[in-house]
Amino acid sequence: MQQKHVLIVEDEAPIRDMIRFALERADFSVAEAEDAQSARLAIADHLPDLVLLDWMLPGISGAELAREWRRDELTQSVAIIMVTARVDEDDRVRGLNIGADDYVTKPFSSSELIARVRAVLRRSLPGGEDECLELDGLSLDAASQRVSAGTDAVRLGPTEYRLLRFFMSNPERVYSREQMLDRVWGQNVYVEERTVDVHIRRLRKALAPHGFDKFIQTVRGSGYRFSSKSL
Amino acid sequence: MQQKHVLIVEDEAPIRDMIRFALERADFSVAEAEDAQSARLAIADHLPDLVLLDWMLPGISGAELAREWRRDELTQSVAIIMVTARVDEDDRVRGLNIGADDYVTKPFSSSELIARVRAVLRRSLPGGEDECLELDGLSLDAASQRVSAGTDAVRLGPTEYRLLRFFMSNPERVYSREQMLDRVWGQNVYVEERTVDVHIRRLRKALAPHGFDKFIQTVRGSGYRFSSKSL
DNA sequence: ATGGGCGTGTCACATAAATTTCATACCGTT
DNA sequence: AACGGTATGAAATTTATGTGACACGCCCAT
Repeated sequence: MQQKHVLIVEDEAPIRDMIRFALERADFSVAEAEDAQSARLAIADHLPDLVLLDWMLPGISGAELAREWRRDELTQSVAIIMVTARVDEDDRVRGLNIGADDYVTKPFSSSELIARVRAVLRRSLPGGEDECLELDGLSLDAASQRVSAGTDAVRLGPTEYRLLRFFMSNPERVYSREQMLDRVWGQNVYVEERTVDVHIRRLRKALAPHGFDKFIQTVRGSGYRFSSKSL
Repeated sequence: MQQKHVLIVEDEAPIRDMIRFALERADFSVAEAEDAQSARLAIADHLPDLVLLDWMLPGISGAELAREWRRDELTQSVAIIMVTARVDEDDRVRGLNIGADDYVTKPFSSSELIARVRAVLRRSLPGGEDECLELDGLSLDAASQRVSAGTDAVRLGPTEYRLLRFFMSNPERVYSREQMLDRVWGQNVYVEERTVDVHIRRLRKALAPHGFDKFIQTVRGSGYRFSSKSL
């Protein structure tokens, strides 16, 4: 599960911090902007999956920004949650026309915010791509989460599966244990680097009956590499 | 693809108009009703594919109406999206667990509404009406809502039936508990994820006498998968 | 109304599986 | 041979799932 990126556009720093804290604790990656101009820069720098957009901004209003993004091919599929101070008839009517995916009215609890962010992201997800990786008879199907070596099924634990998927997505390249922990285990997890060795071993063991353990190569002093070519 | 028919049940005329406009622009055919009585007439006149049902109606509540339709053989397969006015009301409505397929909270954008209508219709589409699924002797007949294992009938509760129907429509693919709640229970329903486990168990139990419980496979750390292949 | 049957969701506990850590053996390099 | 890095088996711990029981609300029959 890939970490989702959220952009907060909000001029009041304390509120921004509160939101950032809540989002990061819920394992989202976060960017901030305090006005329309910096929001444009932020969105150009790294396209977010979702924007939390304050209705009242200095200068250009959040509504304007939302409309602007909805018109642009690149940004029109980015989910938008409007953050409004009060809910009155005006806002509501306008909101209907802007194309925001949801609304949050201040004051709001962080749990409510997270719930809405999750709900919107879940909705907007196309449904997941069916990636299917294959190399020399070793194949991995993401939809069914199955791995097979030739005709035989390979039994893997969750971590070994993710590890193999990572390898097959990034072959012919050496990764350090630290990098692998980041990308396979997750960014804010603390485990011993040696743990990687153990999972490498288990993965090799599962692949060994079919000879595919050769694909997982030890690069002494650096880490591991997945490759069909021999050393 | 044939044009889908949507019935709007909503007492406030401006909102009704807004919804109608959005739906017609998205190429749906639309009927309207402003109260429970006219809704019954409209549904008798032309069975819709989906109903947008306001929670607050003069007289009988939307919930009552939904339950009524869910009980009736003729209307039970019509998709229902509940429309609620406020967040607090929203919570209550979801807590009641009406058999709605989704919930929308006002205010909502027209694009969100359309997206949800499409999503719900897409989901109920598979097979349409009299669909008949079969796999290795396990068969499910949507018209009669009946399941049989070989020659013997299998007795299932409503939820287990929908669960099995979902599985048989989407075999060889892993679904998380969250996804299953979305697609079998309805979107935005407040139910514990572990509830899925319980229904999985009930379904397995019902299928076990015939050995078909093997088809429902646990994918540890991810969810479940329906498959005739082993492991 | 009233009471029982049914379906459902939730909980607590049992069971199973996976992950991490650790101790030790192994290997390659210098 | 000594060193530092890696492989491996197994125990300990943590986490996920299976399972039975129960409470609640709805519906139907009395």
